[in-house]
Amino acid sequence: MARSGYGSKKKVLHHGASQLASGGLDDASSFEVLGAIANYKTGDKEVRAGQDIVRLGERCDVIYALVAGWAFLYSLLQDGQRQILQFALPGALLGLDLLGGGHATYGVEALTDVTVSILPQKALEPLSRNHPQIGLLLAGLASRDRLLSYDHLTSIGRRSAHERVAHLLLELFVRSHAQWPGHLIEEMHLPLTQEHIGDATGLTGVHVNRVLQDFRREKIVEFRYRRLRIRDPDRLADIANIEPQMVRAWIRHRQPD
Amino acid sequence: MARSGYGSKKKVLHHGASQLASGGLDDASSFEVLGAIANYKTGDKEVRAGQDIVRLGERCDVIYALVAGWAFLYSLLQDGQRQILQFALPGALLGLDLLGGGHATYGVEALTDVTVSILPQKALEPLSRNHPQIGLLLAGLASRDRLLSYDHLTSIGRRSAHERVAHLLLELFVRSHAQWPGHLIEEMHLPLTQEHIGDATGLTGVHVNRVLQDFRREKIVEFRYRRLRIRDPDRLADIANIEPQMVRAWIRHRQPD
DNA sequence: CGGCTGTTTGAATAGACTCAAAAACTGTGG
DNA sequence: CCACAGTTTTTGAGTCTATTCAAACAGCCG
Repeated sequence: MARSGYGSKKKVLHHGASQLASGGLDDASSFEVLGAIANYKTGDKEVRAGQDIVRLGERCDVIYALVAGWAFLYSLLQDGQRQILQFALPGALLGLDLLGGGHATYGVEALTDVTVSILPQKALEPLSRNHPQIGLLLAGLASRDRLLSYDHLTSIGRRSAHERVAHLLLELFVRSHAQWPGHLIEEMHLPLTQEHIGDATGLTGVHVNRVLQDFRREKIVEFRYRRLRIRDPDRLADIANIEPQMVRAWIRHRQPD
Repeated sequence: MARSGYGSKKKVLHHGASQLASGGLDDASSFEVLGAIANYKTGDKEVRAGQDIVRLGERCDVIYALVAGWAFLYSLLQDGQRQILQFALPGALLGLDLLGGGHATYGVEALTDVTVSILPQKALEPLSRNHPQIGLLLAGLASRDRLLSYDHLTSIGRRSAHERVAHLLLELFVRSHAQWPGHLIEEMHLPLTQEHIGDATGLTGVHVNRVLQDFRREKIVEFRYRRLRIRDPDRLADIANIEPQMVRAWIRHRQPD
């Protein structure tokens, strides 16, 4: 699909930046849920980077709340190809929808060493009885995930490789910075390999590499060895063709305004 | 990615067919919600085929319950490309997540003439207070949508054109038959153009056409003018590489077993 | 210093796209 | 029942983006 140039939106990242000022964590309202959950959880669990938190196809009747670290949801095809469905940052609830007889339809792997709280799925009913607002909150969380997923769908389905990669980097950048607002804005730790980026964007690792080289050459982004450095935010947002709407969804779940 | 042959799963469709025997409508548990909603809705609305139910970017503070007809969720890029995010069958709730200041981040268009019930978003709070179980039900609905979306992501991100098209046809076939179990199983009405299929699978209409011709030539599926005829279900399921897990998610929302 | 994981490079290939035009089908109204 | 306008499908040729396969290179850790 031949596109003339990359797009035309300006200053989107600054929209984002101003949003960031309001603080708040990724999946912000999930912390309300987490608070209520505290009494119902049966314990914590540590998982090493690279290990599965939820194994694919495994019977699973608990929900995990990601307390610390990064993880990602993925599905596998029988020929071994992997599709990364979503990246989870602290505050995310994992395994909410392992319906279909309780067997996980997708896996969750720890990207860094992580800590999760364990909540039996059975606890949901009493939990929601005692905290009437929690059902709607959970619905909101799931809806927000759905929205992110729709965004990825659009990206993978209709955008060029360059756009997809830019889009993903920007999303991760914004979401992660919503968590640690204090950190340096130009450079951040991003615990991914190029292969991960490929699996998330529906591209080959090799091709992701070539795209990243283009970005580096054009002094837009430098991504090397788990370190992301955004040198020209506007240009990147331009390429990624972000809607300010979506930036808001990245940052927080419910919009008070 | 060169794949040898198409896959190897057998009889998946029959799994599905046996599931169908249990009856039930698409988004089955949404009917529980719909029941409770009845008292809160402010009216019904008819929308003609091809018209928007929710216009993209429009401020929108109501939820629609799709009572009759087909619709689809879509997003648009500024160059005019469209990505279809999901097909909605009767029983679906539309517009649950128009957060971000209440502006729709995606549009919903009627595929056939449809009827929707209108529920003000404000009504959710009191509704969930009076029906404590409804929050979790909504969360379940949203989770199920998320699951479908993940499935599409995997499809678009990692599968070949043939696989994607087969996958979509099979999904629509199964979901639609879960609604009208009585109907003839080999042939059904599918109110789509090849362009729609393209927009849903991340392909060009032209290329979808060539894929469909292959299927026709191989006597697997015939799709012409809104009529879908599955001539070799096993072969199709084989190509689509369906997991039985997912078939269950297509059919109903909560699995009692 | 290996060994491992991750990145980079090159050349050849292929799957899907573009553009454009023709054909087939549908529904409508005379 | 036919003609017409508007969709939708079909076809062909040429192009291009992203892939494959393979090998070399670089950084990291014990």
